[in-house]
Amino acid sequence: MDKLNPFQTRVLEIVRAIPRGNVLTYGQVALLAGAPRGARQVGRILYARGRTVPWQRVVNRYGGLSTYKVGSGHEQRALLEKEGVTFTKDGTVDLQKHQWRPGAHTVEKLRLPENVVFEMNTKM
DNA sequence: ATCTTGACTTGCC
DNA sequence: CGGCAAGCCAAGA
Repeated sequence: MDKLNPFQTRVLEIVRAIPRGNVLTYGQVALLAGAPRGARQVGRILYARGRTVPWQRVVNRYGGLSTYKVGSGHEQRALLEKEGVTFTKDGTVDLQKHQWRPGAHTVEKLRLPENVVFEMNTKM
């Protein structure tokens, strides 16, 4: 088994906590994992170790699927639609509607930074 | 060690 | 949110 550093473990743990039908952006996962500029790293981690988590629930800042670049865009969209996520005509996810807002219980259980969660929940 | 890449973001048109 | 330049930072060559 290849060893995962704390950040990688944290990222996978957070992605695993995203409920069906919800999504998070790479930047938000990075923020929740404690790395404000780690969005890119999140993408790389999912590319390498994503098989073990619901990787389809992570999209880019605009609700778009960055995975088209590596050929799994179609698959990601199918998986998301299968769990109820709807796409707009421009092929993006409506973040307003599907972005995950972690509840208090999850915040405590995963020890998520409250300030970050607060921003996520107050962002209309 | 240096250079290039890229499942990203933000700032500026 | 379309297009582009500039940050960002770890992995691969």
